[in-house]
Amino acid sequence: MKDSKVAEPKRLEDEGVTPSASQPGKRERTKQANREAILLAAAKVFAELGYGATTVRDIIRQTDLAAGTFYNYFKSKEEVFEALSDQSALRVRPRLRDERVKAQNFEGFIIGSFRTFFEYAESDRDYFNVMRRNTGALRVRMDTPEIVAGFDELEQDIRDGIAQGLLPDVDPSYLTGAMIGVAFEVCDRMLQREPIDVDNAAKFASDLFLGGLRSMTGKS
Amino acid sequence: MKDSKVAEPKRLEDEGVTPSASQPGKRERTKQANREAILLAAAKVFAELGYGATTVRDIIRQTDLAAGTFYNYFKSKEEVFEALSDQSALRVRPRLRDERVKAQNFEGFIIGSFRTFFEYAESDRDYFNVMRRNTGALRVRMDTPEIVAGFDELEQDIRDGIAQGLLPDVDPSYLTGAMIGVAFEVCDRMLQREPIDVDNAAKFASDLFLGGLRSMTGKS
Amino acid sequence: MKDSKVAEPKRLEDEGVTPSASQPGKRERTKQANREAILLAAAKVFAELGYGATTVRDIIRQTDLAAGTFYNYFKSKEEVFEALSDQSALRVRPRLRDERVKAQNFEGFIIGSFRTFFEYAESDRDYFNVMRRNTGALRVRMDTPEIVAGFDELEQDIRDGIAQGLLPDVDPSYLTGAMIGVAFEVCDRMLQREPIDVDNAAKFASDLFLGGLRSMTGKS
Amino acid sequence: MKDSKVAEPKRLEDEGVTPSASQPGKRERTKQANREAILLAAAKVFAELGYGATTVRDIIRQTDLAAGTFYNYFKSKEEVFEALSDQSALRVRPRLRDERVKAQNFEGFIIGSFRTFFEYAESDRDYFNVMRRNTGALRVRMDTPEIVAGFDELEQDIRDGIAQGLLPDVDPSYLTGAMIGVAFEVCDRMLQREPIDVDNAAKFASDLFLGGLRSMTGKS
DNA sequence: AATGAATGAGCGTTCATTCAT
DNA sequence: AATGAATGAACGCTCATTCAT
Repeated sequence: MKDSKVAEPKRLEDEGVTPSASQPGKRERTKQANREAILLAAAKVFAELGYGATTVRDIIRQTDLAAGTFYNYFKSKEEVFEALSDQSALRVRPRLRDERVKAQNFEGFIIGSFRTFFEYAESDRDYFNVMRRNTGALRVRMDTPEIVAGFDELEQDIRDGIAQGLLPDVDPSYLTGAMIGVAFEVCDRMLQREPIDVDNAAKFASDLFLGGLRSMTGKS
Repeated sequence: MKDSKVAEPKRLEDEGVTPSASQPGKRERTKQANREAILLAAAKVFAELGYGATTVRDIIRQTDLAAGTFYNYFKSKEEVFEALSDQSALRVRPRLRDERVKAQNFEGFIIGSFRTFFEYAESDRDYFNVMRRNTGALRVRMDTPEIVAGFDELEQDIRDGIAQGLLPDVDPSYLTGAMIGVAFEVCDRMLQREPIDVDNAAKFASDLFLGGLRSMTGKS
Repeated sequence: MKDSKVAEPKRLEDEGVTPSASQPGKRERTKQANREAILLAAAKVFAELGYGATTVRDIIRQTDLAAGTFYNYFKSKEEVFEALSDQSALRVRPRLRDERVKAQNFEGFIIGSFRTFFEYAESDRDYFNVMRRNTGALRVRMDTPEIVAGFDELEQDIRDGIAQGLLPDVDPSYLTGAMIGVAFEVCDRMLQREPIDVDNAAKFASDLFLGGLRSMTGKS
Repeated sequence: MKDSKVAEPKRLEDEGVTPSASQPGKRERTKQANREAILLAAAKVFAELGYGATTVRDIIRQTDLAAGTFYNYFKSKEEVFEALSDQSALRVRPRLRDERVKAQNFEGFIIGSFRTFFEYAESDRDYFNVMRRNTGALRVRMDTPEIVAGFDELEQDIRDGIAQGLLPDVDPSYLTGAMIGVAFEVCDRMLQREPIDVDNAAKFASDLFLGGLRSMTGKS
């Protein structure tokens, strides 16, 4: 029997967070706290199992709530995912937007975009991992969650940049894809290092996009 | 309120091949043909629903085989996925390897890699889509299926290239990530166009990596 | 293949009274008013979904009360049903009783009974429909709610009538059944017409019971 | 606490039929036998709890089958109900139809209808009870299950009879209702007696409809 | 009193998997 | 080999009911 297995360590049984039995009692838990607990648990499980394989019960198992309680907060895993997605994307999108708008030249555009994205990912790692592992699978399945809207927005800004002569006249769709691909992959690797060096990763991506490998000789 | 929904157009019903209700699926089949049929069905379903959301039943529903027959060929969806993954990676990996080995300089390395990958993706689109949509989710979950092995191999070659002075002295892990990210994303966009222009996409990726945006002014 | 479906138009959503979202249902209510509201809602839902398929939540959803409030008034849907049943039967039973007691002959007995029942049904249609649609299902399930007590009372009066020579010497149980069956079915049809003609329906039933079809030639 | 309870002896736990462990083994059970077992169990439970209150699990609990097996035979309780309804009504409807068609006069029409119905009910008591207890509740909910179609057919025949002068010129809808009401109620009482006397019940109903109470003096 | 969030049992249904044919 | 019915675990979800507020 081959050892190479697609792990999928079926259902995470609650080895869970059970947040310390010393707390006052379930009833005092505020609704807000429950909502947060569910979102947190969901982020964990989506990152671990992937959106498609995650079940609502996986999510609640990661909390200390009862099965039915989930439905006081969300109608389905889709809805938690969206909430997660929105709450998170809502935090980056404006920042990225600002960065691009205030860019004076294309160097600024590229550098600002990567740096902002990497800083965000570092600050919200849980959610970045959700996106990292699920955007591919989800792109086909979702109408326009915030994250995809963010991609479209990037592409539009690129088109505008090209039209205004700010960016060179390259294929805007390919450039968008390239930025997204590099951002996710480099970011993923960045987050696995210790210590995490956002500057370094951002510099790598920016240098690559601006001058290509030919321009990169030193330790970037 | 957003009206974006996570579609998840549950279960593809068999619009399938169901060969003729009069002979109840009894037609002469070779073992090899059955195996192929399952793999083909699986590729379709994995691409459509994502690996995580796919069930064994989804796969057999796409064939004209009976439920039990699946288990004569594979133990689980994981195993089909691996087989799919292996059979496919086995087709690209050697080609990519050859390309890199015969590269005289780093321009050749980059150009050859992208072009080969894009050509392959175009020729085996079904499977490319499986990977495209599932690698993110799977990377965490798989021990070392062929595809990941391919990534490692690329990274090793990059390290070698740097050691030999063939490639500039950049972060090899980041560069690997960047190539993978760009390859997948650009490829995805390339395949959505009509007609598909492999040359154009490969040129875009290569130019970007070699000289960066600063060097790209014309329609690449 | 038949395309007849068992509709069961699951759960009536509150198109209800929901008094004004700004004051969250806090409006001044007397205990009596709440009780009435629940009974009214229950009658509506029992008639719509049937007793068996109705849930406590269906009932409270039809009111502007909170879930827990229900239990300040009733222990279960059974109890509401009984209360409904009692309150209603309490309104007809004495009338029917009076009618029968004061009957001088069996023509009076029959005519008076049907007319009184039809008049009542017309005046309390909501509840009539509850009974109409649920007595069959309930007869087996209830110990002696008022409605069944009413049936027994009728049978007893019939027995007495026969004993006294007021009624012909027929099978009293069958006669009771026949009266009940005709009363419900004719009444149901009567209520679906526009305008509702109680006289006509009562005349039909009485004529049938008194002289049979042979005696009925004109438009009854 | 009142003793008058709406019994609803929650869920019949399998005191069941478990058809003798001596039989060869589950696998040899033919599909037909399973289908019959489900239909039989369903008839029992529908009669006991009422259609609305019955759950699919109540039905399978009455069999020795596993939960999932139900769905190899029926999609829902609606479907079992229809199958039950159809299989049963299909047995009476033609008989009733024949009886009416061959009626020479209205005495024959009435006598033949009641007798045939009562004979059928006696021969298929399980299903009669299902109908008896559920038609009221179901009439509103179903499009046209066989049973309701039977009612319509009766009404049409009555209309035809009136048009042809075979039946007196009475309200056809009321007459239909009256026949149905009497048939169900008298039949119900008939089946509770020991011994069951179909002739007697049929004579009662026929005499009532033909000549009314005035004509009924002897022990009918 | 009235509220409505929390609970966990139980529902309808689908699933992976087995195994007699 | 191939079949597909049977199984029972597990899923998504709703329910009756409780109880702190």
